[in-house]
Amino acid sequence: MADTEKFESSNDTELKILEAAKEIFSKKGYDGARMQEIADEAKINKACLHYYFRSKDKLFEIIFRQCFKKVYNELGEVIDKELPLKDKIVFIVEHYIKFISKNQYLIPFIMTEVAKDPEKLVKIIKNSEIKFKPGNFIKQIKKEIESGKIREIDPLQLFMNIISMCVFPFFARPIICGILEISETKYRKMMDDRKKIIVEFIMKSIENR
Amino acid sequence: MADTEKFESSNDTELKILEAAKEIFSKKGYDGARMQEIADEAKINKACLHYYFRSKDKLFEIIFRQCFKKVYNELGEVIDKELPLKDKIVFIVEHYIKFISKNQYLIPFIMTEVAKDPEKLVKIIKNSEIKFKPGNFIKQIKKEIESGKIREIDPLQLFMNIISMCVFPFFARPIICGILEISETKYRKMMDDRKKIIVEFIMKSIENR
DNA sequence: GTCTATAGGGTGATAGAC
DNA sequence: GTCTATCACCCTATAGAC
Repeated sequence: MADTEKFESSNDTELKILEAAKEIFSKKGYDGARMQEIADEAKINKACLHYYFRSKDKLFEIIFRQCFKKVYNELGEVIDKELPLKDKIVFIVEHYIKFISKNQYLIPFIMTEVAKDPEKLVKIIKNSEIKFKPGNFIKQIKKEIESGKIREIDPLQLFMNIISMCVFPFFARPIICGILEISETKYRKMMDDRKKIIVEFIMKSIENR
Repeated sequence: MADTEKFESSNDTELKILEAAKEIFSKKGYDGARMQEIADEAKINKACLHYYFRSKDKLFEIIFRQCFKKVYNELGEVIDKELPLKDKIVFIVEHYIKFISKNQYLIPFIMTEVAKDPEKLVKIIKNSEIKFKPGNFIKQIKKEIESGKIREIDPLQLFMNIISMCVFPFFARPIICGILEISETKYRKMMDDRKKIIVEFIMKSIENR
C-alpha cells in the first residue's frame, strides 16, 4: 500500500500523467478511459504510462485516493472546527460549495465509480489512512438539541440533508438544465446563490421557536 | 426515431433482453457492460442481441429512454396534481422516495451516463416526447409566497432542495455507509425515516410565522 | 527514462447454416 | 428466429532498442 503513496509530489512527468489521468478518468469513467488518450493528454508515450504506473488499475487507484482524500479532508477539517453549530453550518455549506465549484471534475469521477463498483471503492477508502470522525459534529448537534437551541432532529439526517443540497445540484446539472431548459449561465448564477439559500433553508428549518 | 419505440410491449425474447440489458447496464454502465453478459443474463445467444437491437448503442438508447420516461413521468404526474402546496410537497417526497426505493437500479444507471456524456443524454431526452412543465408548480409556489402562506424563496431552488434530499442519499449510499461506518440495515432504516424527516425539514423551513 | 513494435486477449458485429 | 463460427478491430501490457 505504501508503494502507491510515493506519488504525492514527485517528478514532472508523473505529475503531468496524474493531471491527464484525472482529466480523462473524470470525463470518461474507468471503463471509458483509454490509456492512449491519457498518454496523449500528458503528451508522452503510452508505454511510459506503464513505466510509471504499472497498470490502469493502479493509476486509477492512486488518482481516486488523491481525489477522495482531497474532498474528505476538506470536509473533515471543516466539520472538526471549534465553532458554534450555526456558524459551523454556514461554514460547511460555504466552504463545501466553494470547494466543489472549484473541483467539479471530482464529482462525476467519484460518482461514476460509486455507481459501478461500490465495493472496490469502499476497499480503496478503507486502505486510505482517512479517518472521518463525525462524532464531534453529532455530539455538538445533540447538545444544542438538549439545550433547546435547535429543534429535535436526527443529527445524521441533518448531516445528510446538508451534503445532499450542496452536492447534488452540481452533479445533476446537465439533466436539470436539460429538463428545466435553464441555460448554463443561469444555472451557474443559481449555484452561486445557493450558498446563502441553503444556509437560510437549514437555519429556518432547525431553529427553535 | 419511431423505429426505436416499437419495443414498448413486444414479444417475449425482446422483453427478456430488455430486462437483462437494464440489469447489466445499470450495474456496469455503458462502457462496462458487455454484450456477452447481457446475452447470458437473457439466456440467449449474443448474435440474437444484434438481430433484435442492431447495436449496443441502439439498445442502450432504448433502455435509457424507458428508464428516463419512467422517472420523469412519475415525477411530472405528481407535480401537476391539483393539491395545496404543502400537501403536494408531502406527496412529492413520499411518492418520489417510494419510487426510488423500488427502482434503485435507475439511479446509478442515469447518473453514470450523466457524468460521462451529458450531451448524449440531453440529445436522447430531447428526442423523447417528454415534456416536463414545472410551470404550474412554480406558479403555485409564487402564489403561496404572495399570499403569505410561505416565506419568500426562489421556487426553482426549493424544487432543487427537495429533489436533492430525496435522491442523493440513495445514490451516495455506498460512500456514506463506508465513511460513517453505518451498516446497510441501519441505512435502510434511515432511508425509511427520511420520508417524514424531509417533509418536516422542508415545512419547518418554508412556513411563514 | 522514453521510444517503437508487438504480443495476447477481448469486443461488437456479421455471415451463413438450420 | 436462433444458433455457431469468425472477422476486424481495439485494448492493456510488455519486450527490447536507444
